[in-house]
Amino acid sequence: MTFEEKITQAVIESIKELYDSTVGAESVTLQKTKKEFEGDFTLVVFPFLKMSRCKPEDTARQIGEKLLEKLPFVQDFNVIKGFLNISVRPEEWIGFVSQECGNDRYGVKTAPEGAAPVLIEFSSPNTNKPLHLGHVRNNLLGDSVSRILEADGNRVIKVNLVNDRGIHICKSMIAWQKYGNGETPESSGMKGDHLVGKYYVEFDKHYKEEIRTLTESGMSEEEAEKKAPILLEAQAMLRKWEEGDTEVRTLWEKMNSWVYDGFEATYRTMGITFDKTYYESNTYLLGKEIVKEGLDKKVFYRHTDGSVRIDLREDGLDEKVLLRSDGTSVYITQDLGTALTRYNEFHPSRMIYVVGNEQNYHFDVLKLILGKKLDYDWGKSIHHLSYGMVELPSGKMKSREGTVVDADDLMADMIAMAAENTAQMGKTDFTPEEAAKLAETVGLGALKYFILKVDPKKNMMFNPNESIDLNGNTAPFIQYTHARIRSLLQKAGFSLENGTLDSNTVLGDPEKEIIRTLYDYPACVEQAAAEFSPAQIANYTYELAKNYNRFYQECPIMRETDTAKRQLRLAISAFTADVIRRSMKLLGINVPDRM
RNA sequence: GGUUCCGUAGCUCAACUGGAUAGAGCAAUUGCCUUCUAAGCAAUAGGUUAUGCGUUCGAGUCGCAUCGGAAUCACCA
Repeated sequence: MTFEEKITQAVIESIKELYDSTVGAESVTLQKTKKEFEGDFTLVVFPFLKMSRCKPEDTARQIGEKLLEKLPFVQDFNVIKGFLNISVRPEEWIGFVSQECGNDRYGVKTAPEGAAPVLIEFSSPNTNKPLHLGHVRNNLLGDSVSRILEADGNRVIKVNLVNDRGIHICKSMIAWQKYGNGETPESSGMKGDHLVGKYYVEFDKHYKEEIRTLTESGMSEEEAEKKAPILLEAQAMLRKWEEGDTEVRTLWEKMNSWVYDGFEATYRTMGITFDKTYYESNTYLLGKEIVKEGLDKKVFYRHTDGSVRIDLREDGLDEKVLLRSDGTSVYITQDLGTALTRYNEFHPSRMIYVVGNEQNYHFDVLKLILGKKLDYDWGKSIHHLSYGMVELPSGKMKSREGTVVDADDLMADMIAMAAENTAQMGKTDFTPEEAAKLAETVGLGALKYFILKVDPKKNMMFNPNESIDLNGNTAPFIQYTHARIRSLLQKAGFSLENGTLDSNTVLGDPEKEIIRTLYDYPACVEQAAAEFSPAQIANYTYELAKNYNRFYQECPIMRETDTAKRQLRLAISAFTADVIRRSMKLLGINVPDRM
């Protein structure tokens, strides 16, 4: 039981005894005491004034007296206005460090046996071009949230849904067929996804050219856009694909396999894996049973033109087509179908979709249909983890204007910058292999942290230059703190086995502050899991590293002659390094022992 | 135009979900490397939380309105 839980319980009892009133744990607001005040936990007593019928100060004092009586670990309290500041005995804090330092399950819950898993879908790339900055945010969020949920005691199944069919891939295919001269990843030395992406751009170039030619010969622009020969060829190819034409399918498989090799390399660099990959070519026909069921239940209806629709106007949305008049599926149809398929396959307790906020409307419709209109219990468990766009100082990313930041290029740049920085600092005692490894850890860490520290739902500004600057609220700062602690511990010969500490050691402010931060870690993980928010972990870790640096500066460990004090500080250091490593892991970021 | 999201220091972001005097970093100025890694620490300066009402003991946070920005409103995915 944590201090908070014990205090909350004691407060409820005290109020019962003092005022003969019953309050729920919800109305007991307990928070961390602000730095400028004395104490560890602060109880806000305003909600209890109606019961006590006296002034805030008096109410606080009365409750404080009771707590002092009931809770042996409470040393003292003070009252400022309606705030009751409670101090915990120093030996309790030292006991906490003694007990948890070196506990490799600290802040980690274990999934209950047989519990339903959480399903999370993320990444979901198209196979016509390489991953870009927007995907990076998606991938990092999905990966990090998975790790956080796992730490919070969930079994997590990570799935990827690859959009491998449709007109976009046919565009790349037709361009490659016409202008590719048989170029392959091997012959060109290009990564497969980049090669296919190149032909997607190539398609656009020829398409634009053809439109110009047509308009110059007198055709309207609108018509030219529809009649450009290369587009007609791509559309014809899509029809052939749907008919199962062997030649088209073979080409499709070949080019897709290039792309998958490329994606695989990118995912590997990012440190991302999936438990299962779905392909839209297998799922795009799903969903028709649901449409049928909806029709039977009279939730959907057949429009006069033959299409199946649902009217969502009374829920503030629009009329939505679910099946085309020719009987084929639209996007929402297959998403309904895949959701059902996945539910039947895994029976998850929750289904999370990491998808950009441009699809908010789509997911509102999906949740409404499955969770309310068709009234599936599992439909209510769908959560759209929506995230904002990544903007650049130069403006928006537009593939046509060549302002897209490619994921592979970006990662390579970050690693190169990290290497250069290390070299500039004159750190020469690394072998070339160690230096390369370090550059990767620091460069990728900087990128991941820069993106994850921002609240997912907000649009964010990605400034390449700033992200490469390794100062401030960044991964390298945290990694550096960790590395310094590790080397300190090594010099001091500290090992976790002798973590049993003298509880009578005097506890100074810097020590207490850092212990207090360490103590907050499990609650932070819990909250981050509840809100799917890696940003909370990131900002917590930064806070921890910053507190440690101050502590490090103010409490010279190696020169400390009092052995008990020195031992405590070493234990705090070891504990801090451990929590840093663990919480950075939740962000998918490694921390080096040396840098 | 309808719907949803956002608006906090010059810039990039926080603020434990309604709590105390709104905090960090960058950029600027100033100190600190014969003492554990200076990728660091300390200090100064920078704010009417877009604006205006309202709700209550208490509002950056909740409600309404206005102004700005973004996304979306396909028988595309």
